[in-house]
Amino acid sequence: MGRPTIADIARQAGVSKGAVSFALNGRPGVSEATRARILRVAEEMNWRPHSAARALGGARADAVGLVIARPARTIGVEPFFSQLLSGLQAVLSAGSVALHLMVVEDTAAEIEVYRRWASEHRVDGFIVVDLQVRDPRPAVLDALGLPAVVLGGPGKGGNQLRIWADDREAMLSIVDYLAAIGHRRIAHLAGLPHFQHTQRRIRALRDASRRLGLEEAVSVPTDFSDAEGAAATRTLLSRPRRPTAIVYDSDVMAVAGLGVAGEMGVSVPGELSIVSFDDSVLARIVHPPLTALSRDTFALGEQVARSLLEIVDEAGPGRDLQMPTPRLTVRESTSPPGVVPSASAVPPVSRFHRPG
Amino acid sequence: MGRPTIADIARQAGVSKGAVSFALNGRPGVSEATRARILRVAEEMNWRPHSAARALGGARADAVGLVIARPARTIGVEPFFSQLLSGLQAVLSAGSVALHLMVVEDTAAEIEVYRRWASEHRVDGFIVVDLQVRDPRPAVLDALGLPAVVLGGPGKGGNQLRIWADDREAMLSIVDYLAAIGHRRIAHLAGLPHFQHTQRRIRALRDASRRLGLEEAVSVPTDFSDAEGAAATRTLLSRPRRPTAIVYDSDVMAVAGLGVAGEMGVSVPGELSIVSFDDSVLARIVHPPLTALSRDTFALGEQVARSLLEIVDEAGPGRDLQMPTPRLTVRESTSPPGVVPSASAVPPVSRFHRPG
DNA sequence: CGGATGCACTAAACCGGTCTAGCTCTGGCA
DNA sequence: TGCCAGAGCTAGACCGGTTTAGTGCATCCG
Repeated sequence: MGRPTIADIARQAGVSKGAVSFALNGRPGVSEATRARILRVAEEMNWRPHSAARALGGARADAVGLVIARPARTIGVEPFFSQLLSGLQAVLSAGSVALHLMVVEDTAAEIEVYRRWASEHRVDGFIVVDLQVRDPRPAVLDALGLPAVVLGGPGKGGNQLRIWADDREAMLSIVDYLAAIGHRRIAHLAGLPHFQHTQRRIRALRDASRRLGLEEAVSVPTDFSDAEGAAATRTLLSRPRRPTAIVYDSDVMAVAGLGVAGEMGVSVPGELSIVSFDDSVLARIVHPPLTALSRDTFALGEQVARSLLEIVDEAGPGRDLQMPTPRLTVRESTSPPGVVPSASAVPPVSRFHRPG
Repeated sequence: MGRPTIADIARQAGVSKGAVSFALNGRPGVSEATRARILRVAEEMNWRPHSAARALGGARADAVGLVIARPARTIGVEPFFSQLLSGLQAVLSAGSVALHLMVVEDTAAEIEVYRRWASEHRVDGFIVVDLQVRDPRPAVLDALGLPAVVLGGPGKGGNQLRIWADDREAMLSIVDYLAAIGHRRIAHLAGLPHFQHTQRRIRALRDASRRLGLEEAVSVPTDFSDAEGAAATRTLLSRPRRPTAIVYDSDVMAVAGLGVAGEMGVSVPGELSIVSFDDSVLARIVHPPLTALSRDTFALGEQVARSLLEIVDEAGPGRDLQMPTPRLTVRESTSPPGVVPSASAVPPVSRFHRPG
């Protein structure tokens, strides 16, 4: 005989299928004595629910979906995703909810997967990442009627909830710090320009520069890859009046930039200060360790998962959420311009966070 | 009205449910004319199959499972997993097969998930990683009757298939290279000792050392973390007769070790050569770039996915597979001991692979 | 010309659960 | 004593597909 079904249990326990269903799902309709007996029989026969049969009746899929539209090869490079995944898993697995993951080529394919999984009842909700400037996806998910957590910026949506970090504040804190220790020419290696957070960071830098009266503050868009990060750094450092500080939108680019500086004989932080918008092992293990914005991506993943499970459960609109503004962790890749610090000296700017 | 069902299509097209099912699945039983009409109606009504209903009849789940038993927080750190995931996705998404991913605490929990997903018909097969010395998982999967691809070493199994890299050959090629350029004292920062591949690498180093008559060749087990990598490096470099070359089992540890060397004023590669057993952006972007074993983890992921889909389809035992032996990519972190090379000089050991 | 064959299609069972309508029995109360 | 409420349980419909047995009809063959 194959796997036991509730019919088998019913026969064994001498009751009807319905009674078994009631007992196994802890709902009224059977006496405590009968319930206990049914549970015992089910246990003995090692019964497990058949998720497909349950889903047919419209129950939960106990899974959520994450579709990422990027070339599969680049996913492995970006620590952000793996950390986000880690955080998601930490919460999801605690609730025995699985993650349906798929990597596709572009947004059109992504939407196609949304439709398919929705119609196939594969998932109870979605996580949307890489929010773009005019993004079609929230509307599609709204139409499909599936709850979703959208990562990347404020906005409206039916059964949706937004979670974002305050990129503007974060960028301002970086620029304020650099200006405070004397930098007047700052460059910014930005990410893909059609992402919303890239736009916000570029605008924040421009505004801060104007307010502080900086000599120069330029944003250079890239594709987030180490190759473009290195190339753009080389270009910037080759100019006659080169920037004294560069802010990188990702740690991978920052580390690549650090390598280029070394090659070109530009000392860090003596002649060039480097700040990464993303903190990870990467930023800590290179030499010198990088001053970086400590965004806890793992915690972000946890929060996203928690919020999604909430709106899936309640089927009511949850609360949009802004993650705490990340704090700048000052390490050894930044110093006042033109100063070669001694071994232990780090700029004493006490109002900024320092690692313990 | 909610989503259309085949009953709706049948009514609309004036045929029976059975005819619709035949038509939609491309099987004989309807004329070409009727089939075309049914397909047109289905298209018009935007019909999609309900996966749960299909699964009830015993069909495919069109998903495979990957359960990882490690602390969720560490997954994000290890480039290996994200690259493996990328490779898996590249193949799976081409076949419209989803990946069910779950991170759990330990092997016991992992086995529990196997049982649950198997009994719930959630997946068609599993991918098993981190094979251990006496690993209970292959036997469990065998008993569950689900096909699986086991990553990590040769072995037997019913509907299972093994894929592994030749760690022994790889380690030998590293040691041969180091010995050829004159190193006699080599240390090895190994990974977790209960993993099979760790054991194989340790044994290979010991054998090579004996064969080549090296003065010293020691393997130090670690937990793969950058912290332990750094600590162990510090210990090794503090010894009176320190090694002239260190082989790191992961790129994260190698980069951490590079940082420690810098801090302690030990020049790389002048006083210490560094080899990483794992290649990734990480190894390329630090300074100096690391000599590393180029294992194409992305390609490994692709192969695993391909093999799994094959045995799922055929339900017959596939062929075990050994991945091509990784080649050593010589970069600038290695040189003959005690030699400080000029800017462009790299040891001219032509029989080893050099990046283009 | 009669029977066998095969094609196109229908009706209904089936997968393994959930859920509702309804039945029986017991106890409480007027 | 008669009536009603409610607890405990059963029978069976139902979810949306797949699959099998069976039917009607045209065609082929001897």
